[in-house]
Amino acid sequence: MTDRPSTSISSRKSPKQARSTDLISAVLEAAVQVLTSEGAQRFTTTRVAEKAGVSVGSLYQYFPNKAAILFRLQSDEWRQTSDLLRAILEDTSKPPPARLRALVHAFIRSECEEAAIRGALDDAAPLYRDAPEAREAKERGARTMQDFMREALPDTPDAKRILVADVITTTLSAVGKQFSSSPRAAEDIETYADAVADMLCAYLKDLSPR
Amino acid sequence: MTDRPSTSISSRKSPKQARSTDLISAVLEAAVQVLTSEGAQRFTTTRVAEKAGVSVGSLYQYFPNKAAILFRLQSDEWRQTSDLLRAILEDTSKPPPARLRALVHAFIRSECEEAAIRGALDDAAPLYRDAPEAREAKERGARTMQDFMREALPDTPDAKRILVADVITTTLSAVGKQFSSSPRAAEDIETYADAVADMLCAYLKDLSPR
DNA sequence: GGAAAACCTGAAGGATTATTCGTATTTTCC
DNA sequence: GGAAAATACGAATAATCCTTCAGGTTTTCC
Repeated sequence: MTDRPSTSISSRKSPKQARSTDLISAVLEAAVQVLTSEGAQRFTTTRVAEKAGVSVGSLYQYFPNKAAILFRLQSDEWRQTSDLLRAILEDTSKPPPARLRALVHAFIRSECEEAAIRGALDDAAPLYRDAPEAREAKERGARTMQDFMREALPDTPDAKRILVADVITTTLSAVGKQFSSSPRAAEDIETYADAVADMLCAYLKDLSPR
Repeated sequence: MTDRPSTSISSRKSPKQARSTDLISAVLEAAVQVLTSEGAQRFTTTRVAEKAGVSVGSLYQYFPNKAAILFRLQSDEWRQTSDLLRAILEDTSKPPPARLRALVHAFIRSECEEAAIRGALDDAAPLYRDAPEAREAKERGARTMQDFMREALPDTPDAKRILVADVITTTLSAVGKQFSSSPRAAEDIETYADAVADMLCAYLKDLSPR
C-alpha cells in the first residue's frame, strides 16, 4: 500500500517440485479467503501467508509482489467468465436474441454468485489494473462480442456495429458489477436479468432493418 | 489506510470565524488537487494539509478523519449531478423520450468532464461508501427516476415500473462510470451517448403498449 | 552417501500513515 | 487593554505494511 509496484506483475519463478506447486495453490486459496473475509483493505501478504500456513518469504518466491496475487485471482476470474460467455455466444443452434438473453442471465448470475470476491477484487483494482497484462485480457473479450454482432446485425455498417458491441459489453459488465455489489435474492436476480435482457434485445431489434 | 474509521463521517465542529471557513475551503480544494494529481492511493491527510498550506492538526479540527474529506467531495458531486438530472427529467416541455435522451447526454458528458476526480473518488470509495450518509444520497436519486417513469410509462404496473427505473438508473451510472474511466475525445462522447440513449429509448418504446 | 539444486523460514529493515495533544497565536468582545 | 474563546500548529505516537536476505531444510539425482 506504500507505492506502485515497480516489478512486473508476472510470475517470479516457476515451481519445479510438488511442494512448491502445492504452496502456490495454498497461497491462492488463502488469498481468496482473506479477500472475502477481511476485504481488500486488510489484504496483506503476511495475512495471506499466515492463512496459507506458509512463510511470507515463500510467498515472495513465486509472486513478485502483492499486486501479482490479486492480478492472478482476477485473471483466473476473467478467463472463467470469458469462456462461459464465448460458449454461449457461439452456440449457433439458437437465434442471436435468445443467445443474448442467455448470456445476460448467465453473466449476472455468475457475478452474483461470486459477489464477495469480485467486490473485493474491484476495491483492489487500483493495485493491478494499470498492468499491461490487464489490457489485453479486456480486448479478447471485446472481440467475442464483435464476432457475435457480425451475426446479429449483418447489415449494419462496421463502425456502428463496433460501437454497439462496445455499448452492450460495457453495459453488461458495468451493470453486472453494480447489481451484484448488493446481496440479492435468487428470485430478484432472474427478474433483473430478464429486464436487462429485455433492454438489450429491444436495442438490437431497434437496430435491425425491418 | 490502517483501519476503518471508527468516528462518524460528519463534520467535527462548525466554523465560527472567517479564517476557519477559509481553511475548510482550502482543504477541500487541496483535496481535489491531491486526488487528481496523486491518485487515491497517495491521498493522505498530511499531503492535503501541506497542499492547502495549513497544518494537519487544523485539518483534523473540521474533519474527523480522512474518509470525511473524501465523503464531502463525493457528496458535493452527488448533489451537483442530481440537481442536473432532476432539472432535465422534470422539464415537462419535452416528451419523455426526448428528456431521457437529454439526460443521457448531460450525464455522460458530465461524467467525462470530471473523470479524473471521479475515478480517484471511486478508488477511494471503500473508505466512505459504507457510511449511512451515503445510502440515503442514492435513494434520493432513485426517486427522481421513478417519478419520471410514472410519466413515461403510465400504464405499466408499479412493480414493473420500479424495476425498469432501477435498471435504467443502474445502467446509466454504471455505464457512465466505466465509459469515463478512459479518456475520450469530445466527438466519441456524443456518439457513445447517442448509442446509449438509443438503447434506453428502444427499451422504453418496447415497454409502452402500442 | 553426498553434492547440488530447489525450497522454506521469519526476523528485521525501511517506509508510510492516521491521528492526537500540548502549546502558541489570533480573534472576539467587554 | 485584556480575559476568554476560537483557531492554528506540528512534532510525536502508535500502527501497519511490503519486501528482503542470510541461513536452514528437503528433494533430486548420480
